[in-house]
Amino acid sequence: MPRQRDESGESTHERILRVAAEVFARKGYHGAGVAELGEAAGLKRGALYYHIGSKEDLLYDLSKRHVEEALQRGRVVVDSDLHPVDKLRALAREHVQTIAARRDEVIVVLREMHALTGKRARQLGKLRDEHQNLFARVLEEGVEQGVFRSADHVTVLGVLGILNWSYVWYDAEKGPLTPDQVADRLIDIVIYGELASPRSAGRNGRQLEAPAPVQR
Amino acid sequence: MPRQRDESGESTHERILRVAAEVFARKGYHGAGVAELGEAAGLKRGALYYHIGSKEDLLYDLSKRHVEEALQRGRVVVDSDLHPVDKLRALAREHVQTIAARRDEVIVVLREMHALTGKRARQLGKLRDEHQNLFARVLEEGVEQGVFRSADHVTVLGVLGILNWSYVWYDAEKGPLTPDQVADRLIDIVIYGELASPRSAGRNGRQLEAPAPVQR
DNA sequence: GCACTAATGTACTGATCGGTCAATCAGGAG
DNA sequence: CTCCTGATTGACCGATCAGTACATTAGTGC
Repeated sequence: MPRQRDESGESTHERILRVAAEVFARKGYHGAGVAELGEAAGLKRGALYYHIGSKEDLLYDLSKRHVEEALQRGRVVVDSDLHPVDKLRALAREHVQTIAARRDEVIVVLREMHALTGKRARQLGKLRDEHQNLFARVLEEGVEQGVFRSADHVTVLGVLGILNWSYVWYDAEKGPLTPDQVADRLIDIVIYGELASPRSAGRNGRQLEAPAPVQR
Repeated sequence: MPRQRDESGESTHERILRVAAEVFARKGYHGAGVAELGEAAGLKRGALYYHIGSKEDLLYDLSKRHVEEALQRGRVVVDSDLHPVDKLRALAREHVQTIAARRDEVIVVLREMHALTGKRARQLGKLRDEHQNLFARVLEEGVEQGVFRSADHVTVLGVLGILNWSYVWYDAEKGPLTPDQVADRLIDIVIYGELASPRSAGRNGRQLEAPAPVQR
């Protein structure tokens, strides 16, 4: 095996996955042709198929690797002994950092997930659920310690949603905010809410107290 | 013009838009062929092209109509004289109701937006921005009246994100929660935060007060 | 030089892509 | 009946689709 890796130490397969993320993010899975994927990697179709099994393999391998790595980083945070508030913040920072640093992959995972079929779709769905459970566990810990109000399904998906949605609008290279600043701002909303202090905001006898905790 | 409309009063063009939303939502814009779109509407390719200009026209018309209608419903809420908290809640309910009732269209608008090209993409982007501004205006009103803490860009997109993300997971026919219940739960997070009362949660001298308001 | 293998390009498959076209059909108006 | 118009069909366009087969190149160990 002569030159499996180029001067930067990246194998052809790794290069293909990297450029495929960019192409899939820009044109969509079905919108990108195999010839286009090869061209982006500097290969003709025939050579490309020497390195990959199929176009769907590309999408699956790319997505699986991304989610597994995010899962691994998230587990380190969840397994730490931080205070629930700090743990939620750390997990959110990790999440937005990933979105900022590997936006192409995030776009593909979140937007083209449904292009996977059969067993592949199920396996990636399981990985995605595991990652979602990281947030559920942090919230549950908080509820047990009397720090958070609720950890029900909708709350977990709400937290995940407010963070995930940043993949649509956050461009780390354009915006003035760092990933950590964005994560902090979003998680502040979730933790403290947008309501100003009842002292200054209450008027007309309006009820501005927080609602009762939600049942799990 | 004999039978432009069938017995239910739906024109062929309207029927095409309706079934196209379902097909695009299931297979994606690039993943669905025009033959498949026609078949879903009970037409051959040739007949389909008698009613539409192009495949992209279909996506554009479908998306434009959806966003314009959502925009119109949202404006009614924003132009009302509700208290900012109630107005935000009403806007959120309207939003989740739309997601629940016309999920196919929402999926297409949010997921296949990027398949539009040129002027079409720009025009729809403008409409989307107008809809986003509804949330910005409600938050700004709240800040002016001392009710909300901030109305900066990230806050607006955070609120929009926590609501929008429900299009990924909320199935009105499966879940036990009504759209209004989901919207209320999500908007409670935004308004009050997930932090339990500082009285019961504070410990070790931990700072559990809300952070300072964010600058616009 | 020789043999081996990783890697690549070229050429091909059958199918489908979005879109167009002329011919035709169905039904109401005169 | 004739004429008109809305609606539909099926054939056809060139291009591209994902995937395969095979010969060729390039580099290594001997």
